[in-house]
Amino acid sequence: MSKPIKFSIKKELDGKPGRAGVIETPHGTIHTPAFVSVGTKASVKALTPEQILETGAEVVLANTYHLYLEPGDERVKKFGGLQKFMNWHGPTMTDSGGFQVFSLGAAYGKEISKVVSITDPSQLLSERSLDGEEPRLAKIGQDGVSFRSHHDGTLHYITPEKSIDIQHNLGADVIFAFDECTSPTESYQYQEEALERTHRWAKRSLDHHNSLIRANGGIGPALFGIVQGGREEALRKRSAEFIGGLDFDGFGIGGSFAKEDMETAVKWVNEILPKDKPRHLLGIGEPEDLFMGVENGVDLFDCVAPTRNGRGGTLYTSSGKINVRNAEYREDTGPLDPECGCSVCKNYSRAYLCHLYRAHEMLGGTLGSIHNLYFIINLVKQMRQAILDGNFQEFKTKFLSKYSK
RNA sequence: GCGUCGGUCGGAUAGCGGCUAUUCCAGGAGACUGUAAAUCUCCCGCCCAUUGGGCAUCAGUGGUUCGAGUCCACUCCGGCGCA
Repeated sequence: MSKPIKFSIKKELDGKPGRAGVIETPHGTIHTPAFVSVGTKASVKALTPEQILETGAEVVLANTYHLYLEPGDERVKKFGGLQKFMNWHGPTMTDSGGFQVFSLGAAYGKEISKVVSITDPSQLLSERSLDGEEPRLAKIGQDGVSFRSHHDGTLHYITPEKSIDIQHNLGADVIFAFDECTSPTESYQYQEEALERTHRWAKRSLDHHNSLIRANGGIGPALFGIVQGGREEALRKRSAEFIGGLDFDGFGIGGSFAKEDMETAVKWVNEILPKDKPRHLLGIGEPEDLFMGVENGVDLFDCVAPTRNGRGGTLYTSSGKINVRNAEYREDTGPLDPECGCSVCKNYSRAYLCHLYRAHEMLGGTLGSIHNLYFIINLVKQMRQAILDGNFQEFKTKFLSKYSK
């Protein structure tokens, strides 16, 4: 059975786990470390595939849960798979729906998200048994997770096998095992329970994946297993040992983090995961976090931040994020970021962008997304180049001193 | 001139006797990290303050009432109709 993807390391950082490499997929090459743009419903919101390409993106990640509901994975398969369906010719990935166990479950209707800032220690106590919660749209059972569709209320049961079936139908180059992303507010006991479940699901995902590949004459996508374990060192390490010991093609590092826990978790995990397989830090993408990840041996990132921020007018610049809707930019005829080489910075003024958002013109979201994606993708590319050139630390210091002044 | 309907925070509105005057837009700011997201939150009469507090306010002036944006009278302004 030939490997669906091939990962090779080109250069490593001195004394740190960071590395620059290449992932070859049937639909093209990904130069790592790389930022993966998120196109949940087979669309990077507000952008055409031509515009996605213009941002320098090499790979797009779509979502199992969303595409299963609409238009349906069987239908996508009938259309020739994700790439053909959305007219994106480069590499693709699909997330397993595991994150929706969290975002539609424990995090539903709460102020908890992918990265939380915990200011009150009482927030770390489990909220599991509290009454008066909004009813969750996802409930975790023994065998899988029941989801109530957020748009028509219909009930769906997703098991690891079901998630893998859906992802094989969607036809991405890289798919993920079905996992449970836990909230950092859960107790140790719950984290451990959830982790054991994620491990069982990982094994089932892998077994089912392999049987589908065998049934298909040895051809199929690459499968990444996902490490969980919350903020606990023992659990993170146990998870890295267990998941890293299974025959996955690469690994995802998952979880909802308190900001200060992210770095330690990544370090614990990457010390253990096999060096010769790619590692994907799921859902992370702010500049500071990208430096942290790259330095600590992460090869792939995906994040909604550039596109979500871009649609709202929060735009990245070399001297920090700005909200270009604000009154101070109304008459600012300068470029968004004079140091940025994207088409938006070359052709449009801050005043024009400000106007577009205020006027609720769709073009605002499009231009903002093009710029933000370019900015983040290009930032990671520069990190890669800095690793190859042997000046990663200098680049990091220089960038961050201006960016987070 | 007569009749009639109306004048509510920058605009548009709700409120038709009961204590904090509604909502939308505009305006000001903030948030967003495997997308329930072209979204969401807060502020938006004035003055202090750290939580909070004080004072105003529904065109104007009187009145009825325990209590009035709301009822009555007159005045001013506007729309419409009739002369």
